[in-house]
Amino acid sequence: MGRITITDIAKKLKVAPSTVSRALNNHASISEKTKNDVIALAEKLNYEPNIMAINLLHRKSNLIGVIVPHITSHFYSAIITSIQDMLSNTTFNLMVCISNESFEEEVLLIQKLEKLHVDGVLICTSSETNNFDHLKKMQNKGIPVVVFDRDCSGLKADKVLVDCYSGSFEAVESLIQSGCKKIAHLAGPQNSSTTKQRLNGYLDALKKNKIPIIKEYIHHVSEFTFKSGIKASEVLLKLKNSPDAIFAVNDNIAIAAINVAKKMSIKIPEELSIVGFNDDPHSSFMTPSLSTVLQPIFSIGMLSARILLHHLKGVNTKIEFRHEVFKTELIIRESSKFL
Amino acid sequence: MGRITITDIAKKLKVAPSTVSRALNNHASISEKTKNDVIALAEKLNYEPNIMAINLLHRKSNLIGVIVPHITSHFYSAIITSIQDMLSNTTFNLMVCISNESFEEEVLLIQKLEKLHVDGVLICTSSETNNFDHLKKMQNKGIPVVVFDRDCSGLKADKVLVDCYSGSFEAVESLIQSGCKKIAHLAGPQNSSTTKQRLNGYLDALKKNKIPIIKEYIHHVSEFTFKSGIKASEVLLKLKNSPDAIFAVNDNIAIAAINVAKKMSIKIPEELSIVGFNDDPHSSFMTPSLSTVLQPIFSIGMLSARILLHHLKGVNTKIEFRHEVFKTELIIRESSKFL
DNA sequence: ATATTTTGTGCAAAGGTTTGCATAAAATTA
DNA sequence: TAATTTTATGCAAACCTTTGCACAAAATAT
Repeated sequence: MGRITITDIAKKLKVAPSTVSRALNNHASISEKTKNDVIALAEKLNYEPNIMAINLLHRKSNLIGVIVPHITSHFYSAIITSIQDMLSNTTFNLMVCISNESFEEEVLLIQKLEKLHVDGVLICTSSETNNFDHLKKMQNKGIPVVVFDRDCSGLKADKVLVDCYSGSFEAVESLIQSGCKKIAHLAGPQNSSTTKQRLNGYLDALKKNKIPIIKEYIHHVSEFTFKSGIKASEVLLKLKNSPDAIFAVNDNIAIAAINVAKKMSIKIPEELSIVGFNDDPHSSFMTPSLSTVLQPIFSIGMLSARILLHHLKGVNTKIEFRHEVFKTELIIRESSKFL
Repeated sequence: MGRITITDIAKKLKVAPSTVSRALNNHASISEKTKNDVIALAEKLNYEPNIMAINLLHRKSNLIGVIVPHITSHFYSAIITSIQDMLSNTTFNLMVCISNESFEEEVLLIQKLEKLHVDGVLICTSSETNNFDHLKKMQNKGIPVVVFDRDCSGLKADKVLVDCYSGSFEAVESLIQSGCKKIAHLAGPQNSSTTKQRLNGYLDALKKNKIPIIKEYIHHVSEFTFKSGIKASEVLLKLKNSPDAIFAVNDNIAIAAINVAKKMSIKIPEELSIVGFNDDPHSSFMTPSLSTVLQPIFSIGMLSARILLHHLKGVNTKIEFRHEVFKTELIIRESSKFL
């Protein structure tokens, strides 16, 4: 026997299904008595409305899709958590999708979400992505898209970003002020928008302080992983004229650098200062504890979700897109000198 | 104008909707010509079937729910990732839910998944959970439930677990063999099944080696967090007769212990050996690098998903439940002495 | 007592797809 | 040529719910 439906209740009570529906949704113009009877029986039979039927009727899925490059880093898992939090007292459900930093997979995921008839999408694009046709297509179907963390330059959409440029500018300038002269940068994979911003912040901080930019001091890792970080750090620290400071694109890479430096018996921060980006929870437990740039993760997730919800509430048909940028906060710990 | 439907195609081609449906699903007994016409037009109009309608008809959502205590630790985020991987070339979609280690929220999530008419559920219960009525209810509705990582003792269901008992037994015995005499245990929150198993492994290893069990050496943290770990470690290391080894319920707690020990200038591993559990990626980058017990995360996720899929393929109506237990692997690094 | 409003309920369509059964047309066999 | 089989298509029901419209009965006003 299948699940119990509104028609089952209607039959037992010898009323029309529509009456049952109205009673359960406590529509006006239903007699107290009927309403009570229906509710009582529904309760007793453990009735639960069939969402699929309702969704079909309303032509909406109540589903929100979120696409992230991965969830195994603290940053993205915390973002997802904050989005979930934000959505928890709404009728929307969240479909979490992982692109594995692959453009191809990202496009497939977008297609999947379209097939699922999601009502809206939150996305942080893969580091490979620099074509946004798949997102435009979604928008053209009337599905609102909110971009977060990584910018999609050229795409007109709501955006919730972080001012990485200032964050890294500030970080590098603090290194300069503490006396470092030969500051290297472990940059992220070439294409990503955050990589670019952080690199630019680094470059401009050097320029402003009239420190020459040395090509060998800028090294792109192939991936945002420890392994990549190790390889890149080794290259950097084995240079003849090796740097006295490293600004890393994120904490993982910075931690890799710490490990390589220690293996080479380079003293931190006396001989080498290191600053990361993200403030992963374990970073403060490293030896030395890692100086880093904090991003307001929860605010990013919450605001992204809130903006999307606003669209879905529907009243707001303006085609003005919001463009929010959060500030970062520099946290100096043991891995870099204090002023 | 809404999305284009099968009826739209039918009208334009002056055939019946059923014909279109059959053509698209390349049913036998449809003429080549009609089939081609339909497919061509569908392609041209960018037709996409309405999943909600199909789901309603088939009375299944193609949705699988997974409930985990949180996703901000590497362990659970990696589990989720592996489950996603496993599901990626099936028709099923994964609904990720976070219970925040709360029994109450877990029950609510189960109710939500029921309302969504999920086809099956994968769950790692919260550390508060010791009543499984909500899961039984699901099973009674015919929804298969696969339990992983944390056991639900008394519940008849498929289970994919890890032999934490042996894992911790082995870890503690290696501490004993390396010469430690006063071995403490930083245990997890009281109720959790893994906490119990790891505690039992610890106790039995001591018993087997005739080492007296000292009450003060066993300390339960209130949560699986760094902060909790710090507090507990301080208590332990400030004992008059302080331990010469700590076996921690997981890596986070172990890392907290390392930090407290270092702050107290206790030499690791000479004066204090520390072993964790999980092998989080950053654990090997700590100073000293953390000895730990590795769990086959990907295997756990993959197998759990595979078992559930097997149920959903449906042929298998046996009510025999599978009970799989993975072995762990001890990894000795710098935080504990080597034999 | 009649006319009008209010109240409570039912009918049927809509949402989009699939599928068993019926049937017309075409192809095959006798 | 008539009888039979095959092939291709359509009809209508089913999945479950909501909602505009109609309508009867009851309540109110004239």
